[in-house]
Amino acid sequence: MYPFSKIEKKWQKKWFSSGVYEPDLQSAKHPFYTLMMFPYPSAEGLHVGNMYAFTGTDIYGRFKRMQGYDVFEPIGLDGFGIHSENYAIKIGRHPVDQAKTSEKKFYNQLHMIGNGFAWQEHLETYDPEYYRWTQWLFVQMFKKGLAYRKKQAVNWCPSCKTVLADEQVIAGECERCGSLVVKRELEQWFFRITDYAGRLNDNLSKIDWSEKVKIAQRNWIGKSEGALIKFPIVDSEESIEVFTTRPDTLFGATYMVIAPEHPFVEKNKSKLTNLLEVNKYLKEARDKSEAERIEEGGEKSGVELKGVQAINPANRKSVPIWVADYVLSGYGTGAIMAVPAHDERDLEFARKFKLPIVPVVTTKLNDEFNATGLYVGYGTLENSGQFNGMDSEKAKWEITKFVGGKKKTQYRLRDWLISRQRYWGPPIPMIHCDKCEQAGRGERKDMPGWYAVPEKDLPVKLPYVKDFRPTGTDKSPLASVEEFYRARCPKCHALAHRETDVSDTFLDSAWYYLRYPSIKEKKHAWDAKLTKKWLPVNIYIGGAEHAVLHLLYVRFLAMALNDMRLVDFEEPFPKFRAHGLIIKDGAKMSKSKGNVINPDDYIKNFGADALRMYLMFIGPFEDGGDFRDSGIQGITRFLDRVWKFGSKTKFAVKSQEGIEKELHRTIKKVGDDIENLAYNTAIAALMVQLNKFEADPGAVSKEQYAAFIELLAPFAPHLTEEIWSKLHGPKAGSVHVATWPKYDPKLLVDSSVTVIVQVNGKFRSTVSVSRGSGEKEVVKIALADPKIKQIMGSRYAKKVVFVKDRLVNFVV
RNA sequence: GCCGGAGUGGCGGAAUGGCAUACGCGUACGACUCAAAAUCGUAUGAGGCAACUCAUGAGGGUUCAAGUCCCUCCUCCGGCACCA
Repeated sequence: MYPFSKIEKKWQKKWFSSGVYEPDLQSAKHPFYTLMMFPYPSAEGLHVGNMYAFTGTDIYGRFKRMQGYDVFEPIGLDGFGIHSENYAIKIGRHPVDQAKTSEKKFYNQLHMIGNGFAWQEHLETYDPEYYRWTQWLFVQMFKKGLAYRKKQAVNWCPSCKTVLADEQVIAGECERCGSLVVKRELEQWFFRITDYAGRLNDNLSKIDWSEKVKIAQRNWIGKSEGALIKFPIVDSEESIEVFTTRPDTLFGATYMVIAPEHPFVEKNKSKLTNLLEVNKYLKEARDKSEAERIEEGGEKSGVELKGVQAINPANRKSVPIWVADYVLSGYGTGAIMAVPAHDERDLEFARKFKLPIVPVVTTKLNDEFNATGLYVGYGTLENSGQFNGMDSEKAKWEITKFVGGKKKTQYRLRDWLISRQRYWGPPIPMIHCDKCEQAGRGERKDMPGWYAVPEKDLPVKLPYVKDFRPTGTDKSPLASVEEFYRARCPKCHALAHRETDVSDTFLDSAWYYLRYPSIKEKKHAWDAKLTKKWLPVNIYIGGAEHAVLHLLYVRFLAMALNDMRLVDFEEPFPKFRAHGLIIKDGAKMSKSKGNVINPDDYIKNFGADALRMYLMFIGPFEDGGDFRDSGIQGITRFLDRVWKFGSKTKFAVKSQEGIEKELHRTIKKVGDDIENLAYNTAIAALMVQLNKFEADPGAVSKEQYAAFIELLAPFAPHLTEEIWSKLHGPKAGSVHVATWPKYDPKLLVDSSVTVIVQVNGKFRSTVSVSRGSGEKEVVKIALADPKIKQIMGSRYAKKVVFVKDRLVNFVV
């Protein structure tokens, strides 16, 4: 066994002191910014899944560095936030103290895995020098009208005791702790991400991202094209506007449904003849949790607003108005026209409450009826007055025009709720002044009384408070710290009140990539010149679980900053790849299952290089795979053989052509594979190469072995560095800044090729012919092959399929 | 329900429409050893002495040729989920 432990420690030290992985940020000629999503520093330490992701990113970076790029691969910690805070609470330590412990442990481990990190530029989101700028960003968003307060029913996690953004609720459960989320009516800070829904959606087609992440974002943004149509109210000036994607079915709208929260209900209570019944329903709907709604599985409930009627603007017939919670207040106008003949939900509702069903679209094709016999596709209109016989697609806009409606693109995306009633985050840098509010003054007209903390006063430091635990009220623990919340109004200098909520962790991580190159910049969040030089990020890698969390927020913020002319790109990550998940025994690693793999033991027993390579060899990087102890043996054997080959073999003086050709094929294969993040097959190719070397060790030259070591260098950085220094002496410099070997395309092609011979499409034999041989010649050689001769017997080929240099197929 | 992705040896997995099972693990046998471990060598999809036949979730199809393309279905994983 090679002395990996000694070797790895030695080179980690040398790399760190020599700065081999530190690009010259100011004057680099070929900047290449490679980035992996920075981790939450859970105090349990680095998880083998983190290491997997980091290694995959590092290999790519090392490859690019050897290709001559000035690679920048920074690292930091996403240390603020509920995750870290919950852990601190659990073990009974203060988050500030725990952060220090976690940081040390995490960074130690990150040194051990052998990545080419630019350690000088590390950052931690809880560092006041960092969150000062997170707060500054909030202020910019506020000044541009992109941050605002509003009161509405929001997601509340009873266990984390804070509100959550929609993206942080996964199937009704808290993204962090898994508790069932309930609704609370609260006034909170939001970011106007919905203003960017269209761009967030449309830009997806321009960026090179893992397809599944793009699809997830598209689904989440939820673009749909339709129309807004007004339904007048009988004997009233009022009307109710609906959003529909099927205005062609307007003649079939036999009733309307509005959400329980729709203002029309409150406004018209005096007209209702069944007010008691309606009030009862409203109360029930309000008290129902998200979880209960999901549990009901779509069983419809509702109540008619008796005493009011609307008019279908297409046929002027009056239709009843119902209130039902299957219509959501937050989407569209919070009101729908119900067309039970062509919409499943409306049909279910109509059947339950015995409402009329009028089909208005028919089709000759018999293929788009669902199980209930309902026709949901497009076709030809009927029961639609003058539009009868018209095609649905055309009728959509004709009918919209006819009733004075307008085209509308609707998105499902909601605004990003930024406030958190927690301690461990950057305080939202806002001050509220009662006096100014009463006077109708404010920094923004639409938000009287509110002022951003002036830039010179940033950061608003998070105080070290004893009782940091979440309160469970709608206030953060900071709300009871008078020294913190007492402030002067920036405008009138009256005694005012600071905002005491902190911002969402996802705001910290929405801009960290901008800070890395500019970490030494003290006066601005980022340096304009450095940013222009290094951004956008060349390749970004991370988990697909962030498809609609981090990856959506970060794009949104970049677009907003682009609009403010603070950055000159819209998309921070033109190329993103989602890495796979490392599972254990078929299940996701989790502490509760007791199957979490800590890399430390494996590094101790097998070395970081072996663990790195094993992780990469499990399967395609974008798929992940199952971690099993036995697999690491194969890699250990391989690395050991590489080591032995170098120390034992007497190198050939002159390179031999066969081996040279083989090597050039490997150079091409490994390079191509790394470019595609196909690390598992790159490693397989290296193994094949070593097998060939070992088959004839005396024929391998020192240069050939050295080239092989270079190919291996991104995967096993320590071992290759050690071998490299032994091969070339101490003055040779690092293998990691050596030039990636080039292959000679001429050497990739052989003068003779193996051609497959088939009879009736079945493989029967192969023959060797010189490259480029014509059909006649190859057929002659193939027919002379004894095996083919025997199979063909006295038969003759009716047809011959010939593919040059590949195959010949005799059809008899 | 809708939208994705995937089903290949005992296992992880390879395969521009053209030699299925590369590479590795495991297993068996052999060498070395007093012995074991480690290491090295050989074999290893199934059936068959062999020629050969059958095998890429199931069933159809296109093609000289299908793991790969098309249709139907099954299973698993992921995302969204009353979004009008």
